[in-house]
Amino acid sequence: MAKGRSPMTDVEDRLRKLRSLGVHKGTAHLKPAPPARRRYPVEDLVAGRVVENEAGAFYLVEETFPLHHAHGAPTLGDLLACPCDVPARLARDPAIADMDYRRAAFLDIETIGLAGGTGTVAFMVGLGFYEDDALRVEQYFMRDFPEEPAMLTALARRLDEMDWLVSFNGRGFDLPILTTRFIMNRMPPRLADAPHLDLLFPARRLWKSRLESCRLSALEKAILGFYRDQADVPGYLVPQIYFDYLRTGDAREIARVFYHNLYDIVSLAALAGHMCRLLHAPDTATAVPGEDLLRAAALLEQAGDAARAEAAYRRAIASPLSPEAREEALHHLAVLLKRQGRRDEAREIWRALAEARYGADVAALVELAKDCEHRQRDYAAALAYTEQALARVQAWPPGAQKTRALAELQRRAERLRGKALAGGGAA
DNA sequence: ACGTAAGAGTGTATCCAACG
DNA sequence: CGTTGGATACACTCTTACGT
Repeated sequence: MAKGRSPMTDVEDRLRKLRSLGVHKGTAHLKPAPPARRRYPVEDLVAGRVVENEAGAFYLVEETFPLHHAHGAPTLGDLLACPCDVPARLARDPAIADMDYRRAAFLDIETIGLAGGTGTVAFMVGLGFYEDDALRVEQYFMRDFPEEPAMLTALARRLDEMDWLVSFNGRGFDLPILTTRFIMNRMPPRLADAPHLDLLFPARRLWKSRLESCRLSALEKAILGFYRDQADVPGYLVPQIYFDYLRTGDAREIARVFYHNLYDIVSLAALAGHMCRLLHAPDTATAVPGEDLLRAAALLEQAGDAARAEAAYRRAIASPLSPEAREEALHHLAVLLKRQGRRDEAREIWRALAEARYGADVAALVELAKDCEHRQRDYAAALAYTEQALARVQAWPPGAQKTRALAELQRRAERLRGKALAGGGAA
């Protein structure tokens, strides 16, 4: 602190500056302009009702969509037609296989910012759930900060009826924020440790390879074929819209946030349906690109669902596919078959891959060499495959990969030459 | 019976995207 | 701003099967 000046002088200086800015009037000058508040209250712009409970009041908006409602290509009933082990594979959480779709909470919140942690408040919570052959969406909205306890109280009551969650990036965003809001309001958090199907991660695995972006808005268009109307707002505008609404009381833009949040929930259900259908019954989904089938197969394979993975690989191979993608599908199918001990079927695929004109499939040649060496003890044939592979790798562009592959193949060739000479010779 | 090596499966570190 | 987990690359361990 400056010499010769008391702390109080310092404070008084600052107060004087603030007074000159009009801050001494408290927040009065920030109060909503009365005319706007009268003309555009949220209650007049978004059909809903004020709900009162022991913690106060908040605004609740409800909407219902029948199961046959089409959201782009999928309908909202698609998900219910899949057995629950499919979302369990998607989420890599076996617990979901025992869950009930009627007790799944589709969750999406709107907040005052992106910074996670304690400072971020969810001013709107969208919650979807299946009920009576419909998808019901409830939107919990606080018209001002003091309404948060009432909003969370009602929300908690509803969440207590739910067993598991479906979200888009909710694991890293929506759920932690909601959990801290409950804690800040001295309420027990809900569903914090519940099984959670976060669609972002399986979506990346399915579409990262062919889509620029895997944001929900991008998937809506590219995968679901759903296009939002003019009422929608981009997510990055949401915090500013809420602050402006708090300041002016003008809820016209808030109406668009309701629309945005509502269709985020509907997209969540539709996307979950599409993804599960893609894994469970790819034949029934319309116009699924071969590449999606290939990625679905790979996902199923990693999830340990060999039967569905095989079906998906075969379906991918039967669809229009780039030569590279077809090669990948065939190779993975062969590995899958080999792992199941179906070596004859696997060998046929590797032969086809090795002979394909476009094929530079070194992996297939290596597999054939392994098969000859270990299964059939035909060292000469194994050596021949290895040398073919060597020739193909020679044509690769220089680099660490090439060096490594060459080294490995040469080791293999050396070993095989030894074995062949040692008398285990070729037929 | 033993040592060796291939193959399969795991673990670690790093990078990146998506959420309003 | 923070949190999450998938992808990637790489090293490592464990199992298996073979040759001696």
